[in-house]
Amino acid sequence: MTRSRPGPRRALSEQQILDAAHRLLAERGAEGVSIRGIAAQLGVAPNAIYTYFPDKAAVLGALVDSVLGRVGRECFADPAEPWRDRITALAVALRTELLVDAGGVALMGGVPLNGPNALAVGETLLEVLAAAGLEPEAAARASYLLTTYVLGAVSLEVAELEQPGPPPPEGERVAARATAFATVPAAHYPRSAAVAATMATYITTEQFLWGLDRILDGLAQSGTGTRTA
Amino acid sequence: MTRSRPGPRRALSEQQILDAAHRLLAERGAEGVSIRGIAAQLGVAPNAIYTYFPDKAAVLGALVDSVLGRVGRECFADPAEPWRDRITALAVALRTELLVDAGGVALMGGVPLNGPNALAVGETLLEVLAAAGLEPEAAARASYLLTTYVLGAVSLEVAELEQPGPPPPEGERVAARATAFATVPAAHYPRSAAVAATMATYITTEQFLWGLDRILDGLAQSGTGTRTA
DNA sequence: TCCTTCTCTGTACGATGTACAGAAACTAGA
DNA sequence: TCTAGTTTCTGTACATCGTACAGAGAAGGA
Repeated sequence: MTRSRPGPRRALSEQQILDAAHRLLAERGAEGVSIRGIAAQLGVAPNAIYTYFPDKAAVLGALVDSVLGRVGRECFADPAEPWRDRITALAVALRTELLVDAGGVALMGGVPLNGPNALAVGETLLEVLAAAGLEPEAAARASYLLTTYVLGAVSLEVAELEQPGPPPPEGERVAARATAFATVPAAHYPRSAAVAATMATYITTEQFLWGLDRILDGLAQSGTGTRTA
Repeated sequence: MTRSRPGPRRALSEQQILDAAHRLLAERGAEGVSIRGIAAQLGVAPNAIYTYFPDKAAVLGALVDSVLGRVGRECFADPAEPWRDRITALAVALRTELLVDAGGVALMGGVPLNGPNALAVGETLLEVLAAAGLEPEAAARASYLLTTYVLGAVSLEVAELEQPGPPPPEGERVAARATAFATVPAAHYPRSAAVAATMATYITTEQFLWGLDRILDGLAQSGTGTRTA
């Protein structure tokens, strides 16, 4: 119950700023998210933003965390499902949201995933792993492994679409990668060139799922994990 | 044998520019790598750089690739060794070099890993996987999986050391993470808080190796891979 | 009413990437 | 040897960025 404080009423809110940042991100890509741009969208002087956030890094951090919040809210899968399915659902949702919504930002700014929503997602993950029968230590390590994989996948895909602007749909990305690989000199890199065509198609959700399955295989095999299904 | 061309002799070289960039990276961190900074180090006007590279992204790309070159040169492990050891050596070397040398740059700039040295490393990886008995398709997928993991690990660690400057040694990073985790509110995130102490220590080479082992387990188990050791 | 507190604006500084034009240096051909 | 052509670097300039500083104005508490 915060007492109403003196001074003029706030014309903005943290959420409005994040919404504007999000809009900018969708329209112009990660590079296009600037304090001045956000302020312009809100019809406000650039400095007004600094009333709500201490600096740009804070805005980006909150932006990424708000995206993670959406994932957390949508991914409370049924605890009755097999743990592999629950983890897969969480991982896919994370990748998708980060990729289309905040991928560039998450990495370009070196934004640490410290926010409350990031913690909540981590908590859910630990919960599922514990329910799968992993000891706390193994669960912690597994959670870090899975996080690493998701972030790496996002990071690789983001790094590949160099130009600014909104991220192209998956089909376009695959096509672009195929042509890029077609230029690999076979004389020097015979194996890379040989798998070029197939590799191009692997930069997709399907390859992500394949890798995830291998990781889950490894986790299930690692002793402390459950062995059923 | 390139014929000598007209015009004044070049005062610089691509390598000198990359060396200066590298020096700047080590001293001031990823944010400190600027065209103007590089030019200043070389005692040259900023625009002179544009004679050698079309834009900043090209400089960063070449910088990252040169770091990868060092990895490739140092990591032609003995083909007689077990494939797991060879892959582990390659992955560890990659992570180490990217982390201490070009981690921030590799991600902050969204630099695509397209350069010749990146291709060479990928080629080596495919070679080892083929030697391990994987079919070309499985090898391609496995190579992508491993790359993703390494990049994710680097990306996570880089994101955590927020401040600019040279990356602190691993011990300091672990300590910083321990204190950060100590502030996690146990009421809201019981599991995260419970594993805080141990998780802090996992952001290390050791956790990286643990995850890598799980992945290699999954690969070995996935049918097409070799089953021996 | 006055005083305090808060929010937003105007202005400004330093830094960045890089485009443009021009001067100087060098080679190749006459 | 002279000249024309080519290349390299410099000087200057512009747009953009994050953000620091001071101040105006609105709003509540006394």
